[in-house]
Amino acid sequence: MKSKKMNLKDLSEALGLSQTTVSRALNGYPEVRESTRQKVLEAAEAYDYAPNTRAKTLATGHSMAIGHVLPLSKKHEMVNPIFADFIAGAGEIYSDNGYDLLLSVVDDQDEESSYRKLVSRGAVDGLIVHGPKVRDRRIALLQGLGVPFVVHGRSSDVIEDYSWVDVNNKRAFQRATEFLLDLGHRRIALLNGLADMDFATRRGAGYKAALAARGIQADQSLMFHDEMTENYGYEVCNRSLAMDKPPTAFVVSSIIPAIGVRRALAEAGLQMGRDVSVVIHDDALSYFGNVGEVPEFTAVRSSVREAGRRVAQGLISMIQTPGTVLHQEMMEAALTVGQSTGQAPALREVLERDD
Amino acid sequence: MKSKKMNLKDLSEALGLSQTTVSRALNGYPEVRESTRQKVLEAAEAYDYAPNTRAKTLATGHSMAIGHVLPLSKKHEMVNPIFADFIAGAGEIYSDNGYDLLLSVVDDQDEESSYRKLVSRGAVDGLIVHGPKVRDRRIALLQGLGVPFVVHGRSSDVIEDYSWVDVNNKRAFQRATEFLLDLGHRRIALLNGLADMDFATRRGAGYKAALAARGIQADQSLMFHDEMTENYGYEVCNRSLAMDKPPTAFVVSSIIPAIGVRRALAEAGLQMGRDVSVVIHDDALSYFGNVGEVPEFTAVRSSVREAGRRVAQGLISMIQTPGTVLHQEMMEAALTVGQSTGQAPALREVLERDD
DNA sequence: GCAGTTTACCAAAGCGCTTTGGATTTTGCA
DNA sequence: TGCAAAATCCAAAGCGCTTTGGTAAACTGC
Repeated sequence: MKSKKMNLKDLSEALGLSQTTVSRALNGYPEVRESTRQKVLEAAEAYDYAPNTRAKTLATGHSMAIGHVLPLSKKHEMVNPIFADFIAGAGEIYSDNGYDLLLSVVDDQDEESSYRKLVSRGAVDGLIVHGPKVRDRRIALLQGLGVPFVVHGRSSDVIEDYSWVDVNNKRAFQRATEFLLDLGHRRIALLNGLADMDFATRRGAGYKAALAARGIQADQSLMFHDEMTENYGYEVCNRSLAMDKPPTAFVVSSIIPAIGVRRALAEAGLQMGRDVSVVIHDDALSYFGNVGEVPEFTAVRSSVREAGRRVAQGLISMIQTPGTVLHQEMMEAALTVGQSTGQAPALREVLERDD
Repeated sequence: MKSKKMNLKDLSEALGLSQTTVSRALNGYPEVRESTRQKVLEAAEAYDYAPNTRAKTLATGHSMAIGHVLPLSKKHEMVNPIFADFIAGAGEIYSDNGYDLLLSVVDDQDEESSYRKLVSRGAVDGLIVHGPKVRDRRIALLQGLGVPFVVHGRSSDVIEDYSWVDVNNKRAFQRATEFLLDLGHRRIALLNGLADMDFATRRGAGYKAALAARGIQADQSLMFHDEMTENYGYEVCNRSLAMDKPPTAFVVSSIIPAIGVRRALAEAGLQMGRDVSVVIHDDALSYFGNVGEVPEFTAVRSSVREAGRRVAQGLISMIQTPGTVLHQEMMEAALTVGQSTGQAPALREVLERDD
């Protein structure tokens, strides 16, 4: 093992150079001879030296860290399953650019003060806002704090102009619903996320727009809002099937509740894709590969990992570009046809009668 | 908005006190009058002052951050679904104790150098090791670096004594297997994790031990290793059912592949719990609540979120206790009977004949 | 062979905090 | 009332780095 932990002073003394020169050699400044730089780099390698992050960030004024706040409510207790994939995507970009990822897990009541503290402590150079709600107050807060930030998603009814990366949720759900309508479905249930989440609003709007375009009035009893657990899908599906006029199709906001829907259908002896159709929004979670030539679920698909990458990239360029440029990026979701959809039973009957 | 960002100097000048006194007042030292402390705290609140983290950590020598390294291989590309819940648990503890969580997403080839750099950069006071493999080299590495760390899991064939928090995987899988044997199952498949993961080895050992105790030779063709995706469960189940003598039961290492198993069984027209039995290891993921009086799956259950809490707590006490105490903690998994298990078909036949 | 550049290096200030070692004031008690 | 002890407060050094404002040596071109 190499003796004890080295600092710049030790290293420069060992090399017989000044701290200035060593620092410059390591940071790639031009005013140092190439042969000297080589020597410095070799010595740094040999002594396993890396500049102390805390000292470096103090001296430069940049923390070289991006903050993510993960709020956990005591009630719901749920960790959003897309979080890990998103973080993985963002983290790749951070690594490539020399940024650290600072994750703050807080009680959701303390979320605002948590952002505030992160900034006044100077712990981060920028922030990511997860899961924006309608009229999300965090946007005004962060803008007031004057810290660069990018929202994963958008927030309706917010006047300020801010940076975001979002999926075109409205369009995706409109297409998903249209697709089912084209197959003859008329009673289509929507299993949405929590009602105060902004993405849920947009998805609901897309769903309603598709129905309206065919002159169909959205049925409130077919629109559900909750946290997207497997059990949510299971229970809502069971309840729906018990209705006088059960839906023939489901649009489901995530693959997780869709799995619950599949479970409920199977228990009811119904075949997905034949008796009941299901279209999901697929975040392309790494452990639920809804892939293949004909994937299990018909889906509007958009990789949340890719979203993480883009959010991170957007934030970093905002931080590094002095002029305050906004980064706004819309991702479109691809509609892929899988096994979970088919003609509405009623329509099929009609068509079969013609045969 | 309160003017510009304050520092200790500004605050102390505004108060007409020295930086020393203000610092002491904020940090709860006794050598400051109580009335003075109140004034300082109020002013800090009013000016929205929080000591600069980077300066503070530089001065104290403690980074007040814990490092987590999330390796992502280009091949697998999978983010372990338990990661988010684990992080959430650990994060709670960090927040309570004033630590930040530093997450480093790295290509798995760079993992070791990533640990090394995190330490030599002085970016963290301690580290968590995720997903230990058999003979995991990271343990010796971190021990060599002399940094406090706790492993989530253990690593076999490692000589060094190190800190860990683990589930009694062997016992859990032994019990799961015994439970199935008691129900008359004799051909029991094991859907394990990747073969080089230490937990997989232990789970395999528990499974084999249970079989051996009944004089049954483990059948290699019934033991599977892979990343625990939904699709893995689906495909292995399909393959198993196509065997000459298909298994009557499955022990599955996670709820995710178990969902794939369920899918395959449903497609084959088999009823889980009657035709085929399934016991899972349930990490108690927040979005897959395998709960209720009679949960969907019979399971050996152990909350990974709780594991996160304990790992974090263990590491923090190691850091704060000068004497190098090891933190070793074993968690037992509870066996809960759900709907996914029942008597082996053969046994049931015999018993029904007796009626 | 010399003034003017360039090149290659360095000493020291400063980032914002904690903490050591004193200085000054209050208090306690004979 | 007087004096040691306790209670408060402060100036300045340092944490390990970057960066400003140099200086000395090596090149230019004429």
